Amino acid sequence: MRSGKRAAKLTAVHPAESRPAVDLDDLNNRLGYFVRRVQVWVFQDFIRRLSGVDLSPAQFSVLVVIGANAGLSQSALAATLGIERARLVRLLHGLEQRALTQRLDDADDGRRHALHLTRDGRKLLTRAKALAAEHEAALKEKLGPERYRMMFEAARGF
Amino acid sequence: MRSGKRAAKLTAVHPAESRPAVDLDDLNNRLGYFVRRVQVWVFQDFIRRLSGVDLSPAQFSVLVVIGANAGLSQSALAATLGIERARLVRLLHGLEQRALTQRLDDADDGRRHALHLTRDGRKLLTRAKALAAEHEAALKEKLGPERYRMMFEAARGF
DNA sequence: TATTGTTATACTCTATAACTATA
DNA sequence: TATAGTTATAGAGTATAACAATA
Repeated sequence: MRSGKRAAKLTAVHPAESRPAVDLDDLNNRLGYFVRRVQVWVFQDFIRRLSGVDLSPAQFSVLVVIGANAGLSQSALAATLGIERARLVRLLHGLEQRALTQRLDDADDGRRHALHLTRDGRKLLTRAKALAAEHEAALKEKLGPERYRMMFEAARGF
Repeated sequence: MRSGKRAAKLTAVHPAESRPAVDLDDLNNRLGYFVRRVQVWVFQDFIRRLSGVDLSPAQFSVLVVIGANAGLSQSALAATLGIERARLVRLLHGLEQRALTQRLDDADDGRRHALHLTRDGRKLLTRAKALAAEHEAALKEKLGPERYRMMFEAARGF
């Protein structure tokens, strides 16, 4: 029912009985507080659902971006995802030890590494993307379709 | 201009010139990815703005909730904020060393500590709340009022 | 038996600074 | 001199498990 009318006021996501009767005071007026709560739920659900492929949200995002941008540099990857270059080094080291990614020498610039997925990396990423889609569906169900759509429209592209 | 018409499609939050030309692929369809990016921005801005009172987002939320619920237990506080009880111990230890909070014996239950703010704690919290309000205004400006309102309506109560 | 607060451990994330090699 | 990758460090956050005191 794609309504043209204003949707009914949204209520709390968590059932009342699981919420302690404690006054949040100013936190009720802090968007960041609720964004943080959503993000914590997202990470917990994501990590649980991707435990079979043993990928953290950060590792998943790294594989996705390398998969769609073969040959990009670590600096470009770090800047894209907002990860510190220093942290990316260890993260890639872990993925490389599992033979999911490769660091090849860049032909044009001797300082750079050209990042690629291995055959195993591509296969694992395919499985991981399917699990990530299940997580996305769970998030949509948790929020409800109206709230999910609204939050996505507001957050997309940030 | 409170429009009854559907708002124009929202565009990316960050200026184009600061965004690397890298394909995010599936991440464009993961709400959690963008929620995470918003949350990282929120934490960075919050920490910077509250550096004068030296309070992290977690410490601020603890002070706010104790301030509005004097005498509550550590378990209730931890459950309310979604913080591990074990972590709350160290967090409160730090606040207590700065003479911002107190752990008093609970009259009814010998296991519990009744949490209170000290006089200094209340004074610091007043300053911190003013800074947090400035942070909130900055977030609203960063998102734009329409996007801010939409995200808040979707996330509130989570 | 269950709950509250506590200690301890391990791992991840974040933020820095400094180093090297290349440009 | 600036950039790319690396190493190292310190402080937070997260997730557990186990324990003593109390209910």
